[in-house]
Order: sequence, then structure tokens, then C-alpha cells
Amino acid sequence: MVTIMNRRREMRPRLRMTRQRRALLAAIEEAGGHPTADEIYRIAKRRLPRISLGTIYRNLGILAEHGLVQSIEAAGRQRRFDADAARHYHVRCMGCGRLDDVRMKSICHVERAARAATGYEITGHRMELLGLCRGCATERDRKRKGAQRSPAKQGGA
Amino acid sequence: MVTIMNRRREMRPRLRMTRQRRALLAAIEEAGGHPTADEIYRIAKRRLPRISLGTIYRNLGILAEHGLVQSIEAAGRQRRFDADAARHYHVRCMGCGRLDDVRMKSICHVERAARAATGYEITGHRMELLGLCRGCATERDRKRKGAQRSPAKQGGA
DNA sequence: CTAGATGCAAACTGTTTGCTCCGGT
DNA sequence: ACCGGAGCAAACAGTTTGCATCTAG
Repeated sequence: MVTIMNRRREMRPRLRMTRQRRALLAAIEEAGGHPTADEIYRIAKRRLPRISLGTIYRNLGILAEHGLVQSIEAAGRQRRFDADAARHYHVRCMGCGRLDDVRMKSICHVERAARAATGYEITGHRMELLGLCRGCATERDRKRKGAQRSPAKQGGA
Repeated sequence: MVTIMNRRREMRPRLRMTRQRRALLAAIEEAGGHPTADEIYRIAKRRLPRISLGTIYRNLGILAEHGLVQSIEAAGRQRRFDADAARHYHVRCMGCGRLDDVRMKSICHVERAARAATGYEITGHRMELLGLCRGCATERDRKRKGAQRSPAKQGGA
């Protein structure tokens, strides 16, 4: 993420555009949203049946370093990737786990505040919003309403 | 016959204060900062040599649910825990990996913005600041001075 | 032609779980 | 005494790596 600034410092070992990398990039696009390495793997395999997960991971790392994809490392066990390398926020649904983009302006003023508070030289921040997507919120309401009427209900499902 | 009547979903099954849990809590305190499960394990083991990592994880989860510790799930591979259960932000040094508290007020207004942008029912946010701690910044400057060659420094901020 | 990438499988790391016995309340 | 908790080890999931072979530039 900070790598964009010092691209000059480290000479770029020009990225070899292999068949696999192309497929990888295409797979992320095709997946849309924020696929996991495994989802990308499955899609890429449709074109290149012999591609391996190791290659996926290796290249996801490399492409991220080159700013061609974004690696989203937030809470949870699994990393996700985003074809949109521009900085933007994400929101995660606590109900179903889906991840969506959030279009809002950057709150980079927090970085100034944090510097004042810590003495760190702040270079960035990473934020993830948490909540319930519309679907899960609706579902939650439905359940809540049902539970209100008969709290001790235990009929099947 | 299961008595579901008094088993409301949200009900806290009052926490049994075992020797292990006490040791666990003590270990987090003693570790200070933001220990990993493994660090906590090592410290707790000094008192309770037979305590197991499984117990550590199980209880870390439970104690976090009860708000007695905070689980910090940010970028990186490993989860960290914090004896201070009150919500506060953290900053991670990209140089040496250390994690520090940031004392600044919550930016919960982002949650409103995010709701407007996504339709999600936002319940919270998680933010991690990134930067360089004083030590690493100093070191970086030292190196930079040695490597500096071009006198032209346009808009260098 | 050759530095660097691939495929494969095995290694690793952090975390979770099934089971049996134990110990708080 | 009862029931959740502890210990242990094996299972797991996601990711990384060593190595022989291939390939883009």
C-alpha cells in the first residue's frame, strides 16, 4: 500500500507476463467483488487446468506488490483480493460474511491525530466497517418478530 | 425435555472462574501490550505447567465474548489480545511490527457515512493505523541520508 | 539462452475440535 | 452432584516453500 510512493527507489524487475498471470488477473476480474485465493484458483483453472494454488498465491503477492491488485487483509481467517487497486473501504456483513465496497471519502485526518497521539510517522490506515447487509438485517427482523410473540417456542426449525 | 425458556440466545452463562482463566487473564496483564495466544500460553504455563494451548484459545474466545479482553484482529497472520477491553485504536509499525495503542477519539461518524453509502446496518468499525515507530523512522532516515544522491527535491513532503 | 516462473507436494502456522476425565459452584 | 471446563492430540484451513522442469523475453 505504501509501495506506490517509492517505486523509484527499488528498480522494478519488470513483471513477466506469463499465461498464468494473465489468467489470474482475468479471474479476479471475472470473479468480481472480492474473491479469495481459492475462488480465483477455481476460476483460473477453467482456462489453465494445470495451474496450481501455489502459483496463485505467489502471483497474488507479486501482483499486489506491483499495484495491479489489492490485497484485503482484514478480520477473519482468509485473505481476499480486489481487482480495484485504488484505495477504498470495505464493509463486512457479520451475518453472512459478504464483503462490499464502501464509497465514501477517505478519513485521512485520523492519521494526523494518530501521529499526534503516538509519535509514529503514520503512513496509512486500514479500516473495515462491520454490520449487517440488507438481507441479513431483514432476516434478523423476521426472527425477532417471531420470537417476540412466543419466547418459549421450540417447534422444529 | 430441554428447558429453553430461560435460555435466551443472548444470555450469558455466567463465567466459571477457573484457575486457568485466572492465569490467562493474569498472563495478558503481565505480558502488557498486545500478546499473541502463544505468548500468553508461555506465560500462563509458568504458573500452570499443564495448561494447554487449546485452553488458551478456547478461553480467549470466551473472555473476549464477555468483554474481559479484546481480540485484535487486524492485518497479519496472527491474532493478538489486549487486556484493555475498552475500545481503542492501534497502530502497527511497518518496520518492526510492533503494535501500540492510539489514544484518540472514536471516529464513529464514519459509520453513518458508510450506512448511507451501502445500505448496511453498520454496527461498528475496525481500524488499524500503519506507520513507522520513532525507532524505525530514525533508522530509515539514517539509511536515506547515505543513499541520497539527487539534490533536486521537488515538493518533497 | 537464461533468469525467473511453474507444478507439485510436502511443510508450516495458527487455530479448532472430539473425547475423556476433572473441578467449580 | 452436575455440568461446564481442562488437557491432549489429532484435525483443519490457509498459506508458503523446495525442487525439478519449463518458458517468456
